[in-house]
Amino acid sequence: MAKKTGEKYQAIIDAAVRVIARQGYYSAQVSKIAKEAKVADGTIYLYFENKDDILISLFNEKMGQFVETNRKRVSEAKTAEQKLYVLVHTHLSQLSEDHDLAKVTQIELRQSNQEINEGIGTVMKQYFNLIEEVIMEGMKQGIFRPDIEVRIARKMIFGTLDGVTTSWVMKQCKYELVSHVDSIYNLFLLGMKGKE
Amino acid sequence: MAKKTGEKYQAIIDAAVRVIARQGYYSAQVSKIAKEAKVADGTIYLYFENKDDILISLFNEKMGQFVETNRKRVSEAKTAEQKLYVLVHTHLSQLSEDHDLAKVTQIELRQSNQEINEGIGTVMKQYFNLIEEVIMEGMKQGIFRPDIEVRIARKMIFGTLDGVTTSWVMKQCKYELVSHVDSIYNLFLLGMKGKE
Amino acid sequence: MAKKTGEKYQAIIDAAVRVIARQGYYSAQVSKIAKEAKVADGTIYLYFENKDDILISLFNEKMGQFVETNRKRVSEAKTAEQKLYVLVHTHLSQLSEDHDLAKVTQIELRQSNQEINEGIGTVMKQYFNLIEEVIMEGMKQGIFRPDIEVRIARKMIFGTLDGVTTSWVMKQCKYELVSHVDSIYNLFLLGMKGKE
Amino acid sequence: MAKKTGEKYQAIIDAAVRVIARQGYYSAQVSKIAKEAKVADGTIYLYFENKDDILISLFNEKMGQFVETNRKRVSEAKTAEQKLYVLVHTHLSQLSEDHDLAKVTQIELRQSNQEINEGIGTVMKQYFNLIEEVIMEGMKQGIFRPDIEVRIARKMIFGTLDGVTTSWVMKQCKYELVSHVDSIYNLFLLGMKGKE
DNA sequence: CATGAATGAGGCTTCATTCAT
DNA sequence: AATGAATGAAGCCTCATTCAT
Repeated sequence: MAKKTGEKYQAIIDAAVRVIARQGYYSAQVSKIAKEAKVADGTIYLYFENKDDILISLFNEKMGQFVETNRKRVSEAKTAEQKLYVLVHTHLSQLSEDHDLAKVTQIELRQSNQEINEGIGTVMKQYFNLIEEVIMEGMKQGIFRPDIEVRIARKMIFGTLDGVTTSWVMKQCKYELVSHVDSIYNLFLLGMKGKE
Repeated sequence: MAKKTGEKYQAIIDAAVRVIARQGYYSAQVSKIAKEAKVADGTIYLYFENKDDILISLFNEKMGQFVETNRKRVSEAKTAEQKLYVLVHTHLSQLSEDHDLAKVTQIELRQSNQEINEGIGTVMKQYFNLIEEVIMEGMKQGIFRPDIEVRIARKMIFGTLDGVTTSWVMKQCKYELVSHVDSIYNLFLLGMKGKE
Repeated sequence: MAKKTGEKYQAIIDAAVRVIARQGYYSAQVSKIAKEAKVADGTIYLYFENKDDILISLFNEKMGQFVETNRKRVSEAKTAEQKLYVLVHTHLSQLSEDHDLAKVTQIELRQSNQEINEGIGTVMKQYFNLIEEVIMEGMKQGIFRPDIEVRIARKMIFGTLDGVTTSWVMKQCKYELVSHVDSIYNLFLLGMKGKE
Repeated sequence: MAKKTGEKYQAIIDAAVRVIARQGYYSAQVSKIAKEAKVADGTIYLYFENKDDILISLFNEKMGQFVETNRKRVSEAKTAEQKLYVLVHTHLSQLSEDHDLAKVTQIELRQSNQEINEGIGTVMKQYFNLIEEVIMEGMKQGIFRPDIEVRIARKMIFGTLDGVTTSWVMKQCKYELVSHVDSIYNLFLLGMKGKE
């Protein structure tokens, strides 16, 4: 019923990002998103099942792109070390470039309900897979320790990048997020490489 | 106006934890919490300003205790390495012991609004300070690298512990959370110790 | 959850009758009924599950009373002929006495949806039973023909009384409804008595 | 503006009968009727003023035909008794032959609003006239009692036939409707003929 | 004639909070 | 201090109708 393509589909998603970033998740009424997108309230429902569907679609569209970009850049790097560096850098630089989107994904969408959290699971799993692939490749190449628990290391990497970005957003994006790439990379690299 | 002590104050907070863990944040209406606590709806407002205040108080009471316990245990350890280990262990073991509370703090309260997120900031800062103190102590003792960026390392530590715990809760607390202490500790230790 | 007794319960039902009679089923918004009953919109939902429940309750309360009154009066009559007469008379005189209620039951509630039509089925069955009992008693007493098909005769009786009343309501209740009792009674009596 | 003829005009009416019979009055949106009729939503409005106009037209087309058929068959009978029999038989047999139409006229269209009820008045009056003509002819011929109140007897006849048909539809058209013709006819005949 | 994407008004219901008892 | 009945604001969504193509 809801056709998920077209100019207005994009306009509504982009409007939703702006409205949620500006007013917060709770004040992001459908009518406000419609107004921001310059369509009628009812038009929303030609493109989305319901309000949750807007948010899930928003997340999947934007994060899907985020994951895809990161996967592509990582694949262009050769060694696992380089891949790890690229992954950290791409994660932070992408979010740096769109403050509204960063605010929405780091803060506002976390306030969403169960339905939405389930709806965004698939994309997140893809990202988790990417991170785990890099770790496993490093282990195979003998660059990282053989006793690393892949899932734990992945949670460290994602948890750190996520926490760093959330802090940056909460501090109004005042400093350069990418300036921390090296520090973070070093923590990861040494943690996964290092011998006692 | 709201007196924040007494038997009923505690009863309401504990009821809120149970109701939110069982039914989720969105279904945790004030009337349900009142019923679970065996008080009248209106009684809630003799002890709390409003609904947000219940949630903020809940978080501060429980997390305040969590931070205090961790601070105390950490202070009992001698070296920074030991402190780091104790911190990781205490973080995970405490949350292991109360599934309801873990679910509420890791999942449900993340769905709360801006007000609440601000209200819980103070306690979180205290915890962040504790982590940073351990890091700085390790640097001062020459155990950790001198070029660590303390805030970044702290975000790594907290982000990892937080991510690990959230995963565990989302997997229905099926495995032993504390069994991952060593893996996590090693990642942190090597990351912060190791030389290039 | 919804408590179906009390002063306000009655006030809301009576307000609903007035609002529906005055404005029609489609314009009988919950907010209008609340206003007419001098309660807040939300109060409605302390006494009724939802809007349909108001209408079903209204019908069951009023028609339940209608059926009970008719059953009682009929039981006081001796012969089946007298019972039939009393039934016709009581049916018409009761509806004569409350124009608003007559309009609601004869016209407006017919416009209601499936849910409501199912909800009012039980009371209607009780009324149908009463009519059939009178017919069967007359057959047993040898007053009515032995070859009458009870269900058909009941549909004749109810259909006629219903049609007569509906016409009267649609003509703005301008004439005396009870003045037709004898004509109707004779049609029924002869139809059920007479021999070929 | 709306042209009430043509292939599509009929297609839309027939589609409306099917959709309403299948899905009920409330779920019979204009868009569904358009889809069933294989025309665009907007096309509906080239043939009908508005949604009510579809329903009124449907009723008038179908019931107009129903009345005409009945009038014609009745006119072919000689005595009033025969005419009455034919009327009862034709009423029931016609509705027997189109379950969808029967469901729509007996159940679904009763849920319609005031506008529609007024719109269908003219055809109904014609049918009422037909019934009354039969009664009056019987009286003139001395077959029926001279003291019959024509309008009351007409309401009995119509109310009975209507009630019988409605019951049949609500019982899923499981039994043979025309099998009741004789019973009903006898009730009418004796009621209108019989002497004390 | 025909299309179908777009419109936007309108109502039921929930639930945090109050206040008379 | 405690109660719980009453309040009323606020928002998602549907669907009849229009109009540019």
